[in-house]
Amino acid sequence: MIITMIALLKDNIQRTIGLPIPAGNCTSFSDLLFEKTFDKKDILVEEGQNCKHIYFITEGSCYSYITDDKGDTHAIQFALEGYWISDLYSFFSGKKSIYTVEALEPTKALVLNKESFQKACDTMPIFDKYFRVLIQNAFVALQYRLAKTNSEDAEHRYSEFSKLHPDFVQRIPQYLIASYLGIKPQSLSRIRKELANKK
Amino acid sequence: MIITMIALLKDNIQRTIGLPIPAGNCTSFSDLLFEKTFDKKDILVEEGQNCKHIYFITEGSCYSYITDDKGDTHAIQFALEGYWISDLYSFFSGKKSIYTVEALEPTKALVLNKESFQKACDTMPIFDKYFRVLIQNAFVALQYRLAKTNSEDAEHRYSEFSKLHPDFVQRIPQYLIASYLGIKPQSLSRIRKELANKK
DNA sequence: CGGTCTCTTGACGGAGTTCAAAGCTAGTGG
DNA sequence: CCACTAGCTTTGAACTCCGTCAAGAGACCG
Repeated sequence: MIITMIALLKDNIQRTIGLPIPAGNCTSFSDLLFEKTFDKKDILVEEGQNCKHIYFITEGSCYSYITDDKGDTHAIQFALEGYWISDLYSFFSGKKSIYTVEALEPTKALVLNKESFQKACDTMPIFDKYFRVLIQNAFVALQYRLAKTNSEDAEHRYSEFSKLHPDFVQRIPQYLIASYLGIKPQSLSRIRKELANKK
Repeated sequence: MIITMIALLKDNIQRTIGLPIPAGNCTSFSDLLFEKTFDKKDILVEEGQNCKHIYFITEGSCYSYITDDKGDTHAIQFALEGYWISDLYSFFSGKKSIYTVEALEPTKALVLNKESFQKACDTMPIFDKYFRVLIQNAFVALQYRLAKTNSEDAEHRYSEFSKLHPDFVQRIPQYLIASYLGIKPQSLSRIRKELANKK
């Protein structure tokens, strides 16, 4: 089982950095990573705890959210198969998590702890590069998302989101997509109705 | 002149990664970087062009913005002395810039082009690490900023901003701070009035 | 000074929220 | 296999925060 999961990760590495993985690097993964299974609603990262792992989703889906003073939650990131998810703030800084990561479906993930992450970066230059590119891409995408949040209305943001992530729209409940877009479920419902009428 | 500018960068590197710079690494910087001076309103990065440089501000200040369909601009990032600024989307991907970077004051910057950036990363492990940490921190901060944008009203966002960046509030025009926070100058003016009354 | 850019203030309008209720759907247990 | 429940989505009506339009005050620079 874990073999096919690692194959998915390797495939992801190759496509991300655009280079085949040298043969020598292949074996070491199974020593550094372990496999974990979650039920729907299981918590992968808990707010207030130190987050010591990052998760590569191989089956199912998860999302991260922040909880505000009123107790309301706000979706930050979704992760389907082939995505990494965690609280990188806590993971990198060693401070308490400010986000929660929760499974949306029965989920399988490859888990990498801090030490293994460090070791993977130190011993496999390809992995080091892979992770750097991932963060760079994530930063660039996030900056763009924020730019759009500040410059476009909810209808445009949803249109762009559903064009960019049709798979998310299919699998993720609408009230979470609303939260991700910074609006209420009622508003998204009306927006969808509006868009359906236009066509 | 460039000596003291590089000293500022070195100081920044040390504080970022929390390690002193090995003596051997010090000399190579002057070969890779060059100094450039900008007047107020000069353009460092132009939307639609390929962005081939990143800028380390040593004097003055700059900001980046995006221009929407209506021609309105939206501030993305501010950079005072000791900050890097550029269009990293364009710089990393090689595609046309989607942001503009403009000087807010007479500004001096150290300029690093793509080749020199690559060379700096390849030959100076300390610089490689420095830049990785910078991007990680930037990602984490941006994710938090977006979370706050989606969960708090304009008044709270401005309060937090002015607490976190009192230097920005002092030196950057109010209408740009409003834009950065995703609101109109008129609204920020009213918010400031409101906050002043509360005290 | 005179012009342009920035900030403030007022009145009105609109996108999205809140509150409430009803319909829908999927999962659970009898 | 159907019935029941809990959670999700939809819809309506009133409200609120922020945007828009407009005008004036203040600041900065040639």
